[in-house]
Amino acid sequence: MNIRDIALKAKVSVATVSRIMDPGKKGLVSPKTRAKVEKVIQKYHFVPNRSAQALSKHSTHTIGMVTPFSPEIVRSPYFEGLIAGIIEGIKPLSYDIKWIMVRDDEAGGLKLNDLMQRHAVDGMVFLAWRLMAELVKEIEKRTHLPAVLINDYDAHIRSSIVYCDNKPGMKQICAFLAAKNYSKIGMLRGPENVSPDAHERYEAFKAGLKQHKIGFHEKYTEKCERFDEQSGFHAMERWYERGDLPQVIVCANDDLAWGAMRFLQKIKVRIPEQIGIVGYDDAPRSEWTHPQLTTVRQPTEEMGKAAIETLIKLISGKDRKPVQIKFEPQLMIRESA
Amino acid sequence: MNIRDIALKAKVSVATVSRIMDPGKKGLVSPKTRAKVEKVIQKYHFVPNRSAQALSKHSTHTIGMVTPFSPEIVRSPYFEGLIAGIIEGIKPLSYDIKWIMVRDDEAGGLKLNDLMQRHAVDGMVFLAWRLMAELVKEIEKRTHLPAVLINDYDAHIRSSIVYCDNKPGMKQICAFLAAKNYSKIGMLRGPENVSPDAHERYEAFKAGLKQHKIGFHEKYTEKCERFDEQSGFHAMERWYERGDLPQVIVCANDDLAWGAMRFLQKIKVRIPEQIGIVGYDDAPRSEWTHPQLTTVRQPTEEMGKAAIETLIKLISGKDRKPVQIKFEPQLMIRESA
DNA sequence: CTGAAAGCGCTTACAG
DNA sequence: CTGAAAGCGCTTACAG
Repeated sequence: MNIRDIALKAKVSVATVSRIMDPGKKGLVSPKTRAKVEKVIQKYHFVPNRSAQALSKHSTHTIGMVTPFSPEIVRSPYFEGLIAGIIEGIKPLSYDIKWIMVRDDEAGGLKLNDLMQRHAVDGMVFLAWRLMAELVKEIEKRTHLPAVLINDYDAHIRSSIVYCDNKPGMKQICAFLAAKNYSKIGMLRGPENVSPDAHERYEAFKAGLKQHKIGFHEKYTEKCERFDEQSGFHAMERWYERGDLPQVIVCANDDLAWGAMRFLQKIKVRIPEQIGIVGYDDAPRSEWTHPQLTTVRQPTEEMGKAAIETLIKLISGKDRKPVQIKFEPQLMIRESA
Repeated sequence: MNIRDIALKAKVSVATVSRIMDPGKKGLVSPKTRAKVEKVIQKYHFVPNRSAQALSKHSTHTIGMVTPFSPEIVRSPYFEGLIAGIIEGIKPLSYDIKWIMVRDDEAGGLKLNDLMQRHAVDGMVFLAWRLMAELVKEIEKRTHLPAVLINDYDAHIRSSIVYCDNKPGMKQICAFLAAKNYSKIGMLRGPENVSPDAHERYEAFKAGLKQHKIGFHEKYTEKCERFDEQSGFHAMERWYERGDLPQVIVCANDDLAWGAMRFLQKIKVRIPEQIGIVGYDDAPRSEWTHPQLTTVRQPTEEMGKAAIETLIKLISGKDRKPVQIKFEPQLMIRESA
């Protein structure tokens, strides 16, 4: 059953049927004709072929959600929030969403434009895009492409991006810890070489201590290879073995904090009595750990939603220039420090 | 840049270019011609237009992951596992995956076939499909459609489905509790009217008690409206107020167990000393709650993967008849009982 | 092994 | 307000 069959049954031209199917062409068909044709459409449950529409309209009405190709993505509470926001944002639109997963080995050779063509999408949101930096680098050169990044902002980025500012978050943490009279404050650092967020949080941490006249010592610091729980666990283990433990440890994200807590609990160190722990992200699990994690909330849902809205504007041509949207983080005081 | 441009530059026909782009047509073009054309393809970074391909091949090479339209979906650890498995399963194939979210209000009127057309997919996996029962009912009548359900199996289902058998799981729980000499065993029940899984777990619970000659009392039972944490919390609250608390509570899923634990902890009831708690699902968080949750593991990742593999076989016509795959659950003994 | 041509199912100027 | 026709960019019998 295609548009021609409907036209035949309704005794009109395909052009007329096409106009009736297009909600943007309300006034173009007489009510009488419309009624007649709609009856036929109903009767046969006619649904226009999307591929044909896409081919002739040069638009697929589909957007791509681009992530690294890894099942772990979906395991991360950080993405959970982002994706929930994306779903929320797509709701009022009638766009479809295609999940495009980019493998490490292909990220190098791909061009942004190819990716869009290959997967037939009108635009793309990038999650964890620093892991496919090769690919995304191009966004800088073709800022007119409908693509928006999420987080991992740095000052050089000129493309569209939605992110949460790290500085105020770390500032709030330091103020809070200073008020609690901690004097030996350490940090479990993230992968600063690959993640600007990790880098920025570290810098903001140092700045925060300084502001409150608390001494910074590199020995009260330990680096993690990645942003996951396991890295946190092992880093904490290394740190414990070499000694130099501070009174409280600010972790570059919640996953690291959980790993660290797990190690400390394993060796019977009490939190926060013996060592305080602070996280960053406010992933859902943070309310469930024991003790509950004091952390900084990034409004991931709002961010995901904003990313979609920005993207749609870019696609529809309402925004021609890149759009950058900054969100503010918020300290969530709970039990772990 | 389209196939005609490439043909022109390479001085061959579009048919030849098309054959070269199709990996399934290896031998059809002479190595010489192939080399010549591939050079041009490389040079211009030619990527064929997917919509055009879909239109002429009658296949989009895309599958739909159908879920209820709710951001909470992505918040559920149960889906986390399923989706991770789907990602894993899609990896070796080159299919794209489209996330199709069905709103409550549209689920009624939709036909399965419409859904496929409307979103331009070759097949569909259904998650939480009991929430769109109206829609999925049709699968029964058109078992030839490439669609596979996940979980919520019941004996009447004749369509393709991948599920985890509830009986052995509940059986293991009961045997374990009997061995621990619990005599007053209760259950926090799921929404049995809408979820066959909830229903089956309840029935298996009763059967399990009987097998171990432990008395069943309906008063040691409380029903939840939904399968989420909040329902568990409130049901536990109701239960507590009316009294009749058993020594240990088997919950219809982990989310309910978390809700129940949260309420009990709020009122300072110690787990498992005063009341034991058992969950069902082994969602990741179960290792993180305090105490860690004793629960039953459903191999969600394997299930998601199997669903995709089944679907692909259905699409390619390798399986003509519906395929039903059953997985076995496994008791995970931890601290909460 | 290669090419000319029809066809996939739509949309959209253009003419009336 | 309606229709005839060209065009979107591919694939695939068919013929050679």
